[in-house]
Amino acid sequence: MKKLQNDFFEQVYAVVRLIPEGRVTSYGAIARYLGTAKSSRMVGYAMNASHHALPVVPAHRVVNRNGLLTGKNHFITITAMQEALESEQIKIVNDEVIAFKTLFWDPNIELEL
DNA sequence: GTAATGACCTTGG
DNA sequence: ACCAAGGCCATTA
Repeated sequence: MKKLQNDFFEQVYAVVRLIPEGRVTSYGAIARYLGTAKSSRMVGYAMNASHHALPVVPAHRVVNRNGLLTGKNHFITITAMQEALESEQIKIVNDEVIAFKTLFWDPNIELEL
């Protein structure tokens, strides 16, 4: 343990923490930005470990490609994610981000290497 | 040690 | 356009 995945996790956390307030992104976008486009699943796993990660990672701003709050179940409470997003003026209906396409924040585009 | 699962995405039919 | 399968890699059983 304590290997490269730690760095990978840190990179994921770093990108997630860079997400502007009121914006959302997808696992694939982050994965692609890190160069691990095919390991998008690991990004989600990283999020799972983000709970004990410091500083606090705004995992609620990370949703799947569908804009669906797939990881709400993994939060402290299933409503925590939605409330957190709503707290940032992001409307959530049926566990889905409204205007997700508009609020979508792609590190590959916004950060643009 | 092997097998199955998972906060997903891309490609093929 | 919709449905099915594959891939990727770490964690858990």
